[in-house]
Amino acid sequence: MTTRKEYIQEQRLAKLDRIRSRKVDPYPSRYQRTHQISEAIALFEQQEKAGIAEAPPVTVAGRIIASRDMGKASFMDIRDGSGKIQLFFSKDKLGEEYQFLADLDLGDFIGVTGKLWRTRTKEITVQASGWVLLSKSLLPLPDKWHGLTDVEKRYRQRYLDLLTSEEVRNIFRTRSRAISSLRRFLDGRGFLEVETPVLQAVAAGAMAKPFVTHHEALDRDLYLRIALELYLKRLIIGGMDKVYEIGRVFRNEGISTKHNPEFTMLETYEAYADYNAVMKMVEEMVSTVAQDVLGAMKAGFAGTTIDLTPPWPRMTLREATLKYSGIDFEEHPEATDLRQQMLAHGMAGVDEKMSWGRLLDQVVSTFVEPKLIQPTFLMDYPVEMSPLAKRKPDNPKLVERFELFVGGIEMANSFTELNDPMEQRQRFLQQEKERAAYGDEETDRLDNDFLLAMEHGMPPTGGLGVGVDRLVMLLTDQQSIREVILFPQLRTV
RNA sequence: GGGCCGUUAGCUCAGUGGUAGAGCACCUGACUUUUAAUCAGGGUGUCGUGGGUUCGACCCCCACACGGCUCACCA
Repeated sequence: MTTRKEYIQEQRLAKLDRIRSRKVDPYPSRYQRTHQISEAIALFEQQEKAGIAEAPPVTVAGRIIASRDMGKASFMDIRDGSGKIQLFFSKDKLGEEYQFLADLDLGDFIGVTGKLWRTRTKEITVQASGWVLLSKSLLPLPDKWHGLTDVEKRYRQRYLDLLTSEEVRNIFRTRSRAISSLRRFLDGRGFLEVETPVLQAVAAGAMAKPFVTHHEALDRDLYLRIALELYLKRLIIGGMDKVYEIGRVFRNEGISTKHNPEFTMLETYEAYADYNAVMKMVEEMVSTVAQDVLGAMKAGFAGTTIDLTPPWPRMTLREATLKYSGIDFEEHPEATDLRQQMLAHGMAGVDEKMSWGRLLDQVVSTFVEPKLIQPTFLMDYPVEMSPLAKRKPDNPKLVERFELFVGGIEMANSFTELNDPMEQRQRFLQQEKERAAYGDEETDRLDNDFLLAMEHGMPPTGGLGVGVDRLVMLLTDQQSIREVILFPQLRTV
């Protein structure tokens, strides 16, 4: 039985045989090009501007993405990483070599030498004086006009998606530029970029369920990090006053348009700063990145325009929940009481087995977060929700913490870091108690080694975590995190 | 995990309880300035998988797989 795909492949294999029978290597080891395609085009435009009639020959290489055969002359479009250019082949110029073009297919890579000129339709074109096959493709590319629309295929075979979609290529170009811009911003402020362990004995520093793995030689379980936090704080303790890390963290949780099991986090820690200073820095950082990447402080997102010009409004969590849900959490300090309020305000699916902090988190995500479209800082969270943050001096029930919301999505989380080792131990123990009481695997974990570090003395510090993927979603107007991650997690088939 | 929707040619998509369709791609031929080239001809399919109903299933039913959206979960 011959499937259509096999039929196409047989034809390509036959071409491969013909090519080899001419003693041509279809996969040569090297090829010397003189210009990237965009460079060749720039060169020609420059010379044209200067009035130089005859452009020097160039040698370019790329993948054939279109072919228009005219009999004794033909056109092809090739693309490399920098752009695309048209090629012109004619029989009177190439002689016998011309007929071998018949063994080329869309998808093959070729190298071409020739001089540049404009066709009568004004397109800059390489007039081939010689060409060489650089790599033969054996499978057809997706439809040149429609590209790939099957989302599953787009993610599983991202290379095809990238090949056929300029938009997708641009998303990942923007992602790269945004990350460079983040680094530039922080480097410029004297932050030191560091790398900390991915494999950890205790996965602490956030409320999330970790992935477990096993180290054979040590014969012990290790966890993939769920946050960068506790190791970066160890560095603050070690006297690195300003540090940051951009790295992958892993959370063994559900997949959604806003969650991928592995995602990229930026965390910064600055000694002698507090959350107010960090807030200011975040505004500047995000608006600077937007300016760098978009050339503007405004971003179109989900059909609205988001204005990132600082300063951004600040609201306490209490104000926000009162305003958007009508619930004043300070009046309901017990879990049963708060749960009742939530039910009274029409919330469904309020789990019996949730702690007060988790319940309040529900209120915030249901009523408050969706309303925070323009960039907004929510400040001053209850201590129950924030085991690593320092209490407010004037209200010990609250901590100096903020979260940044843009487009209804949480982008960043920050606090004035708790640096009292005795209290930190108590907070960890409280978390452990809650885990026991509620059986919640996401409750933060006690990290003795981290406490040991803190007991040696930790300066007052402002810390920050930014969801880089989500920031890229904002900058590229994408509603799904999978669109900004090259290879998002999918079930293996 | 629940609900809804989807899965047909390499790609994009139509389709009917009774022989499986189009465009692009591909193959053959024509063509020396094309731009989704054009013109003439060609058809290369496990209709997601497995059951069931039926004289007959791509279509109807059930289960499963994968994906999307959504709720739950999750900062």
